[in-house]
Amino acid sequence: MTGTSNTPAPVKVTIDAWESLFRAQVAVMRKVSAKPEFHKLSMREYDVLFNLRICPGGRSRLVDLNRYLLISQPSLSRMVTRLEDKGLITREADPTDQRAMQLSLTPKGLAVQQEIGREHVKHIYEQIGTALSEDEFIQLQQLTSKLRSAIQ
Amino acid sequence: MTGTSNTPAPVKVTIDAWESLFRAQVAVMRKVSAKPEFHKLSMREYDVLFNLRICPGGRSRLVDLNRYLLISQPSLSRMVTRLEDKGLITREADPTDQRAMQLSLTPKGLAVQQEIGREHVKHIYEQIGTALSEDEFIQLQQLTSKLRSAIQ
DNA sequence: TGTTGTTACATGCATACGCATATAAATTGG
DNA sequence: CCAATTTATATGCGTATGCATGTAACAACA
Repeated sequence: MTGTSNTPAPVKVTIDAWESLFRAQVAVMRKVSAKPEFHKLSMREYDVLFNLRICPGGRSRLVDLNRYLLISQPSLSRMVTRLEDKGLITREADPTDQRAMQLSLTPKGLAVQQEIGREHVKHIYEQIGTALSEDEFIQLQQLTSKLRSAIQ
Repeated sequence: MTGTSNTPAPVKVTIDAWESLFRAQVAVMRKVSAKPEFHKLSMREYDVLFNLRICPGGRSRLVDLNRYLLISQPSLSRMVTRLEDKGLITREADPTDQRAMQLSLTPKGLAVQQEIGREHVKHIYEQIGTALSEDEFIQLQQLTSKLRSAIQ
């Protein structure tokens, strides 16, 4: 049982862990961003398709989707226009809120996400699959999940 | 002793850990990127100052610095011009290689990095300081260090 | 030593980005 | 039920970005 911390961890230990996590992420992404699956779609665009796919019901409002992304709301708005023009997602009015747009993947968008996703998974696995043992990956998953769920 | 894995971890366990790490990073960065310390300098620009500060000797060639960043070489080249114009870094010819530019922080650049860094550390700590126990942060640091060192 | 290839950095160009703001719909408070 | 506020998305505008390519210096090798 990984008990919730009662006394907060010291600043140094916390920041060292954060910087290490951040640098690991950069190192992996640097490698993977050069792979051919990101020639048709940028990583940011793929991330939008990915998040749309895993969101409950496969639909999301623009603002809700934006919460899982680092780009600004206006940038996402225009990216959605581009992805719509490419036939990958649809943008339809939300019946319960006339301001909102419900975004969802088209069949083509789902296919593209899955195709890129397969390649991406392959390349991530090539990069880090032997870096840690199975138990260590499970630990890493648990620690980062716990970290994430503590945000806000 | 955290033994180096002899048999690679299964794909699912590896990818689950990676996605969890990635999402945790996004969640933290989303919160922190809105903080006022990034009004004077963007996060990407701060990251350049940070990496210049911690690199051995406080000097680095542009290409070497670029290895620790997600932006492209041309983008870094222009960002360096802007940071030079702001008086934060210097760009001088490498005596051992006429093609290369040695980058280093000016005293002002160091001061700006440290000032932003202090605020940044404070806000990261506010976001995640109580998310994990001290032991868990140490584990997280060790796992992500190991992950990073395995890239390549 | 000259040719061929590679490496380091810079630049032209089209595009994506963020910030500020506009618009329009929902919510809140009197 | 109307005015003020908040929320959801879009757009104008200046700037940063990536890709392709240019230039110049180094390296390798005949």
